[in-house]
Amino acid sequence: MNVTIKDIAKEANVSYSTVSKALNNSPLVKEITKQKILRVAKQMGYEPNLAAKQLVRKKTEVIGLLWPTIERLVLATLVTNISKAFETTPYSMILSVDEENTAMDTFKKFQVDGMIVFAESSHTISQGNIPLVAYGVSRKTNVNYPIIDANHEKSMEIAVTHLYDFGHRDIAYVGLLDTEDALQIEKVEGYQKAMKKLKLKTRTFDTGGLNWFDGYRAVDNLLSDNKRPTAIIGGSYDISGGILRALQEKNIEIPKDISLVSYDNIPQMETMEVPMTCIGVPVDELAEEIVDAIIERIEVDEEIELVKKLTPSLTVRQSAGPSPK
Amino acid sequence: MNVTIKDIAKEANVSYSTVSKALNNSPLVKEITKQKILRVAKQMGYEPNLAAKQLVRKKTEVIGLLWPTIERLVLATLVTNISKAFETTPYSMILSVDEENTAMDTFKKFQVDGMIVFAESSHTISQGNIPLVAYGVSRKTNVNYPIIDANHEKSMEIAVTHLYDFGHRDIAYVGLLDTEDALQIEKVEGYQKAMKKLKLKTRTFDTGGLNWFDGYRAVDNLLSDNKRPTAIIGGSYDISGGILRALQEKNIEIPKDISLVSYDNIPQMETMEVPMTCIGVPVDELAEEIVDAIIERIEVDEEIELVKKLTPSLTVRQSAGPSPK
DNA sequence: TTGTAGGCGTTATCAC
DNA sequence: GTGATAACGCCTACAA
Repeated sequence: MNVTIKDIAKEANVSYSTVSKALNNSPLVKEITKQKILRVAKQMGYEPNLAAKQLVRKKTEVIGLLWPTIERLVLATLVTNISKAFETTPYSMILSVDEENTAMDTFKKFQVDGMIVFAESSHTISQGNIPLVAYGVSRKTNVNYPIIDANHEKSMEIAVTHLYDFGHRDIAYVGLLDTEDALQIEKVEGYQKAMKKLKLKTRTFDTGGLNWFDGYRAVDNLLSDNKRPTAIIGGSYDISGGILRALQEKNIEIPKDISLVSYDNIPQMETMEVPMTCIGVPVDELAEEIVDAIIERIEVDEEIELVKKLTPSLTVRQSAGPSPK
Repeated sequence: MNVTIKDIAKEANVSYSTVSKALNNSPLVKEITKQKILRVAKQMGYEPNLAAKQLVRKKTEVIGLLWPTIERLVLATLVTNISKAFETTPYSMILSVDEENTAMDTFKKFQVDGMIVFAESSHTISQGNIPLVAYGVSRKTNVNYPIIDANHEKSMEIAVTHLYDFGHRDIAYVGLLDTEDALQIEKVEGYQKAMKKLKLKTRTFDTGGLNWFDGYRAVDNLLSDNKRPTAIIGGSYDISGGILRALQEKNIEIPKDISLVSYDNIPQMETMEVPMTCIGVPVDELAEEIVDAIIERIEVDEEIELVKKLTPSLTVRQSAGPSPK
């Protein structure tokens, strides 16, 4: 049997409502009694009973994160960061890897106060008026929940400019081109727009996929072109990893021979074969924003802005440098 | 406000304790009233309040799965399968991707009835007498919780024999050799033992890692050897994927020129470039065993066997066939 | 400043 | 068979 506030009350010679107040840091209890109660509670190893609290409070302080597709490292990193971001809040997070409707049922059963989903899966979701926040590309217009997005156009502009300032004029983009995936499309288009602004000729190489090997293989095409670009923007962490490896194997030095900037701003970029200069919303920041958004959605009554485009930032490392020649 | 059993009682003209009984399928209530109550409940959209139930039952029927390192696909598949396996039980699963102690705190807060952890992380866990089941290599002896393991030695024996029966005599093992990782070690040793039994000479190639690329690269060494093996056993899903790709690129046909059998028995093996013959405990079976184990641990009083070695099975596909020559 | 009492939605133990 | 009623552990008016 666990220790309850009644046990503490007995031990501390107060009523259990006083204990309750003290434990909730109410100002209605004298500092000295509060201290005493807190001490006794800790000493007895008191752990509050969530169920009981929930029953009266009508709130669980639990957020459900729906994550049906465990795959890419970047997403995994984001999930981990979101989880971490919750630690500084009163909320806890539970994670479901189930198919959407199953997950929803679980979350309903747990009576979560809110949910986080990824935009791709959000349209199928019949949110039984549970507060919801989505992360991903915000193209749908008929939604009534906030979407946290990143400004991909801005990302590419920053990346291109960074390379431009290093003297690069021949900057290629290597990523997944032939796709319906809104995120990928936004990235290429952002690249093209940025290049146009600087009056540079675009060169894109299709990886045909998002895996490490797709980047690895794309380098062959890129090098068999008559003129080798002086800089490459890789479309994602995995792709850039493949590009980097392929270049290394061909004894092309980074950044001496070719500069490389990757999309995705995650800590793992630091520990790549060559520490990678990268662009994107830092994953910890992203996580923070998502967590803030759902909590705000839950706690604030007034409508909050529905689409929030986060500003990316450039993390400079060693993979990009002055243009050769 | 949600509908409660009292609302149902009023609507159905019975007392709420009768409703409770009917909802719990108690034999103490007449069939006809039960039907009526059930109908009314559904019609009113009744959803039981977990917190209230928990409060009196002292059981949450929730299992926590601790999964601190989101990375390899095989593990992700296992987690997904475990999650699915719980669907047929009264239990729900919550997943934590936090660092161990943080996760433990969360689980304690939720008052989970039991926990599942992976063996590597289990030693740091101070299980506050919460029932626990670990999955992984069972080398530690001083544990007091069940460990679900797979018989890796048996796996390798089956794989080698399968190839032997196809006429192969020169069978190489490609995997991570130079490591402290018990699982990897058991696999190579199993291979060596099986080869010895058949009086075949062993050939091992170290991948130096567990990633796709490590397998890809290992093929170079393997082929630069003067005599090419007629069959390869790949140490894991990722490694075998790399091996397969590398062989394809060298126009070596599978299984005509070289046979390939992979460790890890997950459905994804089916959809590889060449459908992969593989060996290991099928992941759905594994998940089932883990789920059964934790539930048994929770519900059964008597001590259950501490280490359970699961029997692997061979899934025959197209990547392995008769030996050339 | 502290204590009393009622209630949150269920289950379970009794009477009827 | 069915219906009161007392828990479960906690919060929160309201009373003292």
